[in-house]
Amino acid sequence: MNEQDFLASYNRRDFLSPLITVDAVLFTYHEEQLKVLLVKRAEHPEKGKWGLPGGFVDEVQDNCLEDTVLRKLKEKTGVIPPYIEQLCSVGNNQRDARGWSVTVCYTALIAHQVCEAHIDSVDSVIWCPINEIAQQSLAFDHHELITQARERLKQKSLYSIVPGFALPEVFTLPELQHVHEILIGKEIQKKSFRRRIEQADLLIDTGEKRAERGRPASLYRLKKASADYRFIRNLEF
Amino acid sequence: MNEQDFLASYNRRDFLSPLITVDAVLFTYHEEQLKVLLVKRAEHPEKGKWGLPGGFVDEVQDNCLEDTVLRKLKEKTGVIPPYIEQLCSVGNNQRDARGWSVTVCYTALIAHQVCEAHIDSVDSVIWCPINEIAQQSLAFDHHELITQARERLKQKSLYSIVPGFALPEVFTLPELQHVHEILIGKEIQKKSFRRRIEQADLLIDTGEKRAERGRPASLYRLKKASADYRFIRNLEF
DNA sequence: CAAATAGTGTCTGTAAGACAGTATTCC
DNA sequence: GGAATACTGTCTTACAGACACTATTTG
Repeated sequence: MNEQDFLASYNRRDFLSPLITVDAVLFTYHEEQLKVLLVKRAEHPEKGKWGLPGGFVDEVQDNCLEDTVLRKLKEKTGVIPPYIEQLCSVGNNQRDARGWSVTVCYTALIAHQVCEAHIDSVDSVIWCPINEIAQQSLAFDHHELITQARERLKQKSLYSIVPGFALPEVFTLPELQHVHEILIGKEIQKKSFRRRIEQADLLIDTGEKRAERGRPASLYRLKKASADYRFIRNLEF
Repeated sequence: MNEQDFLASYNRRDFLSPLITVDAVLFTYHEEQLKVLLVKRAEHPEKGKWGLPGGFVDEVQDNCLEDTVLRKLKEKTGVIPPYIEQLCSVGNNQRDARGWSVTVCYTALIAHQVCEAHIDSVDSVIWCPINEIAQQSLAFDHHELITQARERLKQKSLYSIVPGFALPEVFTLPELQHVHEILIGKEIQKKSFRRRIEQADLLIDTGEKRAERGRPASLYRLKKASADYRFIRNLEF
């Protein structure tokens, strides 16, 4: 049999394949906290529980896995996040009552402001502070996925400024530093932090300043390249 | 409908799900080169081409995705590699002629010696030098997977000694350095390399030495913890 | 002895840690 | 002026790069 005949006679429905879904751990920074997007499950299984946004590949709409996860996130937040990265895939026979199932999980970051209006108008979507996640009962193995995503983001905060994508488009250096501090779980010397960022030339100074209390802080914007920049020397933790 | 009824009436065969496979990029170091394990495809599609070892989840035998990939690697090499790590998942409608397909790809490392006998007795399995991969025609998107795996391993060589798992159980420091140099694509100062490894306390000195030409080199073994150790400061590249 | 390879001593350069100091706002 | 916050100066420390030097083997 040649390949053409093989393909003509091949029918995917003849084979039992694991379920495959896509999930996202979407982080934002708001009210001085890291928060994760949770969605109330409208359908079985785990109906009524909170869980990560995600779902099945739509073979017509989606050209690749990232299309699927971005489509799902857009449905929930109204917008496409500016940073997304594949985290890992988890597949086994226990995680879903329907049987052997695989999820491809992504980590994404977004500014709270840009999806605020949309999320407030949808009562099945919330931003859950990362510190309160542990008390939540979540669907499937979504606790573990969030833990892994957070751990990866912590690592990134040691050698990149990727966490900046969780901030509003325009932000101050102390805000950026604070996101990193939350992730690392300890304070960073502000001098060290500023030096790194200045030398790497990762931010655009808007020229504006913003004051809440005390001296006003300069406002910055992330350069495009900042998603990919890696410091050769890590912060300690 | 409650969850129990839902599950009782649920049948995975009612839904069309993407094909899902698992692949591995298995590296070793031999004859002063990095090599990748390739397998000649015995079945359609892409029958007769070389490709990465991998295949479908066996829902009975495999408890998780890693079980699947380790089972496949064991079939091809006769042994379980001492280092394995999930690389990424790739899913789209173009990579496999059978339709929308997802692969979960792993990077693994093994000592050449431990699978030598087994592989030499199987004519459909070869170690292909990494420099000759580009000239090979490979199945599916396996070229890209190998490129990504190599890139990841290069990054690891800057801040870990994970590449050491591609060496024999007992090896010399110049050998370990050479693997890193191949991956990074440039020479490393031997003083720097030795200092890092000594300070991190990652190796066990066997007390033995081995000479080929010149002064004999001390022989070392990797400590268990060396798979997870990360230097806080990277080598330059 | 020379050639070859393993391994060390030591200087320089760079960037992070520590922390005290100054600057700019509001009241 | 004082409180609060932003930002800087500068010393110390850790560690990678560079490279010349010594050590141990074979022939």
